Amino acid sequence: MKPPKPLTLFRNPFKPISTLSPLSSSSSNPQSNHTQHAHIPLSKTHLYSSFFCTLIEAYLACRRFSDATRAFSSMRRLHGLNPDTDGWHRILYGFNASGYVSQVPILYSEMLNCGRTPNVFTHNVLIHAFCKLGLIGDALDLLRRVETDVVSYNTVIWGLCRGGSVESATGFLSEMLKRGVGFDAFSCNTLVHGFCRKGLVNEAQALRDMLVRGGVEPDVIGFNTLIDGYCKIGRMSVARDLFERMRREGVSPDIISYNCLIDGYCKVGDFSRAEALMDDILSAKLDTDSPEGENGCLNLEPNIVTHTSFISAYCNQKGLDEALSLYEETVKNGFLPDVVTYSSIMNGFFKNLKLVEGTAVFREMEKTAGRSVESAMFMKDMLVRGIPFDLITYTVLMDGLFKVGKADEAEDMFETLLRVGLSPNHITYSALINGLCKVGNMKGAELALLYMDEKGREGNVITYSSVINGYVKKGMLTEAIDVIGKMKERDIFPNVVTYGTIIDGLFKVGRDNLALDMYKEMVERGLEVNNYVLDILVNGLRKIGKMGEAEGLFNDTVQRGLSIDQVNYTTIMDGLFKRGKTSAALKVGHEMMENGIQPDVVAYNVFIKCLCKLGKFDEALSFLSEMKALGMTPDHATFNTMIAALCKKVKMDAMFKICDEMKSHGLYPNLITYSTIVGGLCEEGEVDKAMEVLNEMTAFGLRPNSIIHKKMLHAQARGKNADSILQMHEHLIEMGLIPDLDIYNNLVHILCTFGMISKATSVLNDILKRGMPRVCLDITTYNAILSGLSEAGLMKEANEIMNEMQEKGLDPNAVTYNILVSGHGKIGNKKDSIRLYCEMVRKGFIPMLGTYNILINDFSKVGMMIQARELFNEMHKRGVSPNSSTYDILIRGWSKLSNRAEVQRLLKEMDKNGFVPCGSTIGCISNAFARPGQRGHTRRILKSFYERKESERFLHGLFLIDTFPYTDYEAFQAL
DNA sequence: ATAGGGTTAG
Repeated sequence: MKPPKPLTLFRNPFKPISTLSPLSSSSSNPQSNHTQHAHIPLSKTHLYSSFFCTLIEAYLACRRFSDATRAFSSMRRLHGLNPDTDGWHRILYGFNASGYVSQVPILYSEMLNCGRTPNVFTHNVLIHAFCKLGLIGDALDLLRRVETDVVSYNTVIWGLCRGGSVESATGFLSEMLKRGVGFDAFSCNTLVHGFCRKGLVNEAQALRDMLVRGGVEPDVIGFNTLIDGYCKIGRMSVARDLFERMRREGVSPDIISYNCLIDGYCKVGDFSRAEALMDDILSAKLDTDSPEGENGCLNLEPNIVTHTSFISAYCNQKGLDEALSLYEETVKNGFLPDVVTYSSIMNGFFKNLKLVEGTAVFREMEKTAGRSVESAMFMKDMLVRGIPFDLITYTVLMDGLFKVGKADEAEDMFETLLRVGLSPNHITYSALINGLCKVGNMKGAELALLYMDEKGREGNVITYSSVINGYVKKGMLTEAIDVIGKMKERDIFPNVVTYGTIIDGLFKVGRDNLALDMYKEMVERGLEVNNYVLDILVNGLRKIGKMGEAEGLFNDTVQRGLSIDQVNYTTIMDGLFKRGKTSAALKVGHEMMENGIQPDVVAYNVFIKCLCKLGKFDEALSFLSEMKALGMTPDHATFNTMIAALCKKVKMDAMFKICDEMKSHGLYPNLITYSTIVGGLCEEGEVDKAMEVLNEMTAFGLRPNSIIHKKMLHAQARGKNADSILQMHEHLIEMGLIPDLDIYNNLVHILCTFGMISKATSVLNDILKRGMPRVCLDITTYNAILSGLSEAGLMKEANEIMNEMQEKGLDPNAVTYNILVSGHGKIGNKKDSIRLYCEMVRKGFIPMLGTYNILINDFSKVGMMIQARELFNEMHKRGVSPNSSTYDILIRGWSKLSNRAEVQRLLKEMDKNGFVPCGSTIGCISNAFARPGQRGHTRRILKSFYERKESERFLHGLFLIDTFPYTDYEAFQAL
């Protein structure tokens, strides 16, 4: 594990960063103390100041701010010129419009100091500047104090809407009427836009309808704003209706109307409708070009905005290559890509982890934009709705660098962005915070949050969800939950992503009940399960043994109309494979392909895992080749799966061969690979060989983990004494193992398993004496001890520990009960196992499948089949699905009682669920039912019959061929 | 006063 990276962010967070020398404050300007100015004849002062004003306007227009401020200083301090009111207005307006808004209030006071009288226009510019600076209070103050017109009010409405306060903005309409200024289409459209931006499109429409009834003229801008509003919330049919209505009402759609619709269709992936609209524009253009065709649609030509919508959507939905070829075509047709086009492409590269190409696009942009002189005009084009091109571009770049794993460079990029004078908005901060969280730098993330706060930027649900994710990934759930509290304080409501993140985290640390509470809360708040949350819940429920509930949820969600995606399919397949329901899993695979979803690397890994599990290594290998042929890159999971399977089958030579193949793919064994191999060798008792592998592993800089610790100690324990176990434990710590609660639980568990109870107790006391940080006896520790005792069959000692635990006030949890029920079950102590089973069920815990299997087996093996059947029904009732072993156990039990009918019924049910009886079950069946002297023969028939069925399922599922008809039980009947 | 690019979970 890498040590936490030093904080490079905010090495000096509060240093003023600016390349500009701000206006005003004359004392800092050496020129200002001169009483004698450069000589300008009095008759020419008007001409000169007018010239300066024009120069300043020009500089501002092309964002050469330092030149503009220098020219202003020169005019005022060097030449002592005082422009007339018109001149001051031009400067004020220029600064305000160019984006260098912070200077407007300063200029305004200087204007007053110079004896010029402000009028409505002056104040409107100032109000506008206040609004842009987020100083709504100052804007409203001014509005109260000075002469106003409709523009002043419209500006304030705009400012309020921009800050999200649409309700108070709407309130100004009545004040406008009262004051006799009246409102106009500007007021209306601004408010409509304000509502739309918050997603309140219905409210926007209602307001507009009302104002139109009150006499406001419906115009193209109002229609466009509403159309765009509907597009943005994905309600394309309503947007389209409005578009048609607009034509009917005699308002001609313009290119913006078309662009809104096109972008909307692109975003929902309806490219054919988007393209049809593009064709409409082109044919309308042809009509206008031809002398006779005049359809009223002037200036209807696609522009770079139209094309960028397509390019961007292609990037996100069709893939980078498609986007790039569209981009090339656009350029070839003479459209000049602008900053948005470039940023989209750059983003596409980074999202596809193409660092070199992404950076190259950025350099190209820099080059084009920085080519000064005449490129000044180009820079102006790069201004998009008043946002300097750099902010989003830099955000894309920074985010991209984080995504490709260049966290240091990403942080540098953030500093650069500050250095060039950009002020980050909440999205930039969110991207930064997310990046820091992803590299685990939570301190940096918290600092960035504070910094953002100080700069007056408010985080949104995405910002905080990123932080939550950061904590969740570190297992710091308490901190994650605290963030939710912080969000609620700020009226930022967790959304489905926030809930998904936290639910996932809670399941992963085993706090299942809290996870389910969160899920409940989410549903109560009216949030709907999506593909992500479905997957999180299915995985979580599966993990805690509530497979029945998982399946129920899955089916409910499908019923509700959610279309299952690739990940959902893969998870379900994996779940079914793990439960041995091979054919059901393959059916899902079939369904997935029928729905046009191609299996990806993960799905292939699931197939390969299943093949391995069934011992079909050759087929697994052919899947590996197939993956490569399809251009997919096998990953660590692919190889680790095969390695694990070969380890289990004790085919260590083949396993090492796979390791070599993995290396030939440029993939090096990771911690999972090593744990698997070490585990495999340990199972074989090859402790020395395992240690050799561990030495290789540490040479690669990997530390042993708790899995390795467990396996090594277990292997070492066989036939040895407690001291040698402790020696191995110490040795692993020397190799870099970090001793935590898990590790001590392992140690205690193993000592108990091998009956070294007193040694275990002394280790425990030792830990307590040494005061291991964060190590305290919890239910997990007790479960570890109980599990060890249980495995060793020492149930008397287990009962004593259980009593001690309860005296200390620790309540047994689901894990404890599963351990104890199984423990008593395994030694045939039916009285206690059933007593504890009843107790756990009464407390609402659901026994795991394994626990049921042990219980059923305990009754079944002594012929108590009525009780076994009762337990089997109980598990059904509680939503626990049987696996292959459950059926094997029952069939063997009934076979011993020669109950042909039960055996037939169970075989049929087993088959329906996609299971096949194992070898020993087949043995039991033939022993019970075959004619004397025919047992071996019958066993062979049965065996080949079930093997054939298994392979047919494969063929049926994987290669989609029809299974040839056979009578299910012909072999059985033939007995 | 209206259109295209950037931030979150399996």
